[in-house]
Amino acid sequence: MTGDSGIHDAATRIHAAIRAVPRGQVAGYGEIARRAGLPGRARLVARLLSRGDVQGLPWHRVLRSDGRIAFPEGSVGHAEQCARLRAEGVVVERGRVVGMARARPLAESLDAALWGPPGG
DNA sequence: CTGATGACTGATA
DNA sequence: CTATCAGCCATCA
Repeated sequence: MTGDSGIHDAATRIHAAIRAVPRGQVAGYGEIARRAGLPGRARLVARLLSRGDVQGLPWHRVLRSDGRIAFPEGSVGHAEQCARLRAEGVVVERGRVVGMARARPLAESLDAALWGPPGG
């Protein structure tokens, strides 16, 4: 397939990944990028949303890795996303979405990794 | 090509 | 918890 790119454009995959998020559910930029098959392209996802190339996209379901809204508090986008999330039954506290789990950080010290968890 | 910017992420202090 | 630094990727001047 020469004319056809064989694989859809990254934007299309990201677009599908965002649309794949069910109502009342949220996902992170890295999560969307990963689902789209583009690990490490979290910034690309954010860039697409900022462009607004596509309509009907549940961009409000896309949050940062911390589960926080990408927009700064007090911004129009922040209020918009917060309102849309609450409209879907999502709980938002202090600009942060409740129910958003995050990966655990690595051992800050080698000793901690060697000694492992206490009591074990 | 170089430098700066951004709806990002993870680690460190 | 907040603040700061470094890394990575894509686009624009």
